[in-house]
Amino acid sequence: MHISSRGRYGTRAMLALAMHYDKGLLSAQQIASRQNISQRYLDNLLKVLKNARLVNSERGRRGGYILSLPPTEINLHDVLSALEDGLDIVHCTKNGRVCGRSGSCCTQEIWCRIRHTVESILWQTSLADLVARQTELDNKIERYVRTSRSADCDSDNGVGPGPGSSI
Amino acid sequence: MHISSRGRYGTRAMLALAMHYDKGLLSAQQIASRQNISQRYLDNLLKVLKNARLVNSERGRRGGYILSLPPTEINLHDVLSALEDGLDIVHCTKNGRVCGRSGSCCTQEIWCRIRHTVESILWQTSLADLVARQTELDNKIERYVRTSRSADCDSDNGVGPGPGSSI
DNA sequence: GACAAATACTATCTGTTAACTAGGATTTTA
DNA sequence: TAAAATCCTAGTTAACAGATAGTATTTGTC
Repeated sequence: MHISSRGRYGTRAMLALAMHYDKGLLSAQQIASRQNISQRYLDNLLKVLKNARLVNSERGRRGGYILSLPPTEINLHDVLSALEDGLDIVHCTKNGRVCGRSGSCCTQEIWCRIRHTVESILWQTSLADLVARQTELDNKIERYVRTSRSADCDSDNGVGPGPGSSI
Repeated sequence: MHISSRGRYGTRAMLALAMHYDKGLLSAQQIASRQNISQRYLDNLLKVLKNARLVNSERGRRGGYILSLPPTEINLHDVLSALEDGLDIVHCTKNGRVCGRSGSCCTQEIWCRIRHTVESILWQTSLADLVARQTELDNKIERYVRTSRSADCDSDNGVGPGPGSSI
């Protein structure tokens, strides 16, 4: 059980777009370099996000991407369910299959409870929330730029992905 | 993002063992037939659960498996982290890799929050809780055996897996 | 002691998916 | 017209989930 790097990269891309929202278009190249994502790979993600109508794009020179709605109006559930094709945490409805055990098996209830809990966190978190938090973090880093930094939780390989890497 | 069938099958196996706890050993065959799991596959899971010291086994005729602790003393986090090799929901620490972005990226905080929330549900749910709930469900079904049943959430294919099936 | 029933062990297979890559076509601006 | 961007359709590779196979070993019962 994990959150795919596809989802994580896509979320970071959306964060970059959210932080740039009032400054207009942002090119895929800029997103990729800001977030350390292979641009080729990012292309695919942006395409998916565009099909899900979460971003708009303009082609040609000076083109780029922009959120289709203000950051307050897009939440992480929107983003992840677009990228992860349904976010089916329980992984049983994928082909419309329903268990004969439905309603008679208590383990199911737990999976559903987990699903609902995760989904509610995602629903409740908007891109604007992320922007606010990121701004806060950036300021903090600027203030304490010379002190050692550590995090209480693990994360992506920030260097990557780059060619050949697989997180 | 989903809960693997490995985790779900293993949990169901543990539930079966928990329901049988005071009656002694339960053979893999019996677990498989009670929970509709391919016995060969179940073998592997039970081996993992045994290595994690969650179950004890006795070989030979009349052998079988039994929980190593009472159902109140085993929670779902124990079970799933044994089966899913660490339960690393964020999927970044797998090879000890830590992101250069740690502490400077707000999306991380969300993944961590989700992780902690899920883990706390799992910690808080013991096998004894599942047994109690399952008993309740069984009684309910017995009472309303003629009425149609429906569930509010989806689940496994109860027929399977069986040979050739892949959920 | 033979047999049956059970776990234990090691290995293999197969299909799917995640993650990433490639090469170009098209559009627009400078 | 050239550069910079998106758009499109694939292809590749490695890992993994899920399942299977065969056999060795242990133990109870007749």
